[in-house]
Amino acid sequence: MENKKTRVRFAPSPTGHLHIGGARTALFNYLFARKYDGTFILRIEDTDELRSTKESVESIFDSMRWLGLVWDEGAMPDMSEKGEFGPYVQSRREAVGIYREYAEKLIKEGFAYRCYCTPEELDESRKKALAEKRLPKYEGLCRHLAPGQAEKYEKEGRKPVIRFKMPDDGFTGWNDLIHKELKFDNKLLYDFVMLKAGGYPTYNFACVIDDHLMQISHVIRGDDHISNTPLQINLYKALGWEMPEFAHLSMILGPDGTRLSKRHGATSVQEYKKLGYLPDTVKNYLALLGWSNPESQQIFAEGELEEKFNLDGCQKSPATFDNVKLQWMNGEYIRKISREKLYEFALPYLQEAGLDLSAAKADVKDLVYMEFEKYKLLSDIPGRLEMFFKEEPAYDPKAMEDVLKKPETDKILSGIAAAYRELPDFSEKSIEEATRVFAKANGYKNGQVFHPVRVAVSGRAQGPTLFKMIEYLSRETAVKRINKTLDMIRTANGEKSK
RNA sequence: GCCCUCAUCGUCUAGUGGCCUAGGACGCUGCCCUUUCAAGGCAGAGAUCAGGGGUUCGAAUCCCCUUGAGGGCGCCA
Repeated sequence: MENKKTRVRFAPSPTGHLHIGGARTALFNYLFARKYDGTFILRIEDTDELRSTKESVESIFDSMRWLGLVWDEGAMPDMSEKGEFGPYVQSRREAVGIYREYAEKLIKEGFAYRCYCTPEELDESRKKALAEKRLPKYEGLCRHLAPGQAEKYEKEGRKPVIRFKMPDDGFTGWNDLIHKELKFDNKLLYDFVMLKAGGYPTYNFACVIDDHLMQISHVIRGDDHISNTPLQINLYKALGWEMPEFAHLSMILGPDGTRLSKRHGATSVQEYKKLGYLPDTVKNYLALLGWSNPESQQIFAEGELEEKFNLDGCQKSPATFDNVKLQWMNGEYIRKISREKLYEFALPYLQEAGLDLSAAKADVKDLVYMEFEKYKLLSDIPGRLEMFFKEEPAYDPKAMEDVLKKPETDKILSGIAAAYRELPDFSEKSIEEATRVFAKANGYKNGQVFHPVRVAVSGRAQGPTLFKMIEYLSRETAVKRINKTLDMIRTANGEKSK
């Protein structure tokens, strides 16, 4: 690309959990850095004093680490700083006067000015402009204050903001790495606030100062920042600084085509974790939202995304988030991990479900692994395994009714119970053999026997492979449950004949 | 209201003037495998490339208009 070192950043504002859109931006920055052997930086933009919280910072750290998006430089989870361009938290940068210094410099050079308009006044003029169908932008009232006016305002106690003096004519454009040529008429741009009355910088100001000072080479961010870019470019020009490259990623929409939000369900990385998605799934799926390679590859092995990612494969149009495909992908990843790993991932969900793991008669790892190819979500696991941890299974009324009403069930189940009781060795293999022998000897088709046994033992019509399930359940439990079902049949028949 | 952006199967997308009778993936349908459910294998339906004009021997690909969707117009980021 160029001989300058590749340095990119993810710069979230800590006003909540890491959103899916933010995670995607972080991921693309991370992949870009890895691909070009660059540096991935994490900067915290906490200049919204009202909404920024420490908890949000921690949550963002957690989510990023969960996704495996390790950063080389920036604010660290233990609140330390890593790298030579710190501090990496904007409130800390403000504290040492970085932003004020550049704001004063711009005033001195005539690129900025103090503005004493109150929020109420601004609000009013905005409303008026809208009503008169004019552009609702700041008109630059304080650009030329009458002599002595500023002092008067100061005496009244008004706290000024510092605004950037936007050029009145000409155009501001750039060559976006994703959108190509982009151009704005400067007449539409406005004198944005650089420093708030409280002294904190605004986003557009802090972003430029920090990106420059941190020697960011590529700014990769969401589409929603396209209209901020011309503002920032004019700032770069006034400061006489070289601009980074810009790449604007398309948005992520909910299933109804509107911007992904709370009403679409889960929107934060944390929620997806809780729902039972594997981090690799989320990472892989997010990569495919707005990026693809010419082979239309779907599943990427470890390290493969880092190798194959590029900005050329990025989509200009917004992408709709598809939970169905996400679930499919999670199943793919679950099928790929080892028995040990799967158990590790499943454990919190089993505990969350309140299952007494010591109550099982088999190794819990075996139980979890038995149906591994069916799981779509880790949170599916407790429900499927419940029968192994409880005295009685949850009986599915429909399955029970189907089995109970078959005339032969009584005979079949008592025969099977007797056979199981007498088995010298209670293993999957011997159980299967005994069951098949019983069916054959009594002239039943396999399914005629297997199905009622399954329901009697598990309470359900569907489940794990039958004989392994019975082995894991143990002889006592299996026989006990079959007997219990026989009781239910007799009760039902007794009531019927009355 | 003004500005900006975007537009290929339901969804994610391939495609950069002839290889496109538009390819892949998810989902859907059917068949096979099978003790159930899955998984797997095979087959299939599904897009007049938003609509309308051009340019060209030839357009999903280039140009214009229309429409629709999204973003922005904050002392939020």
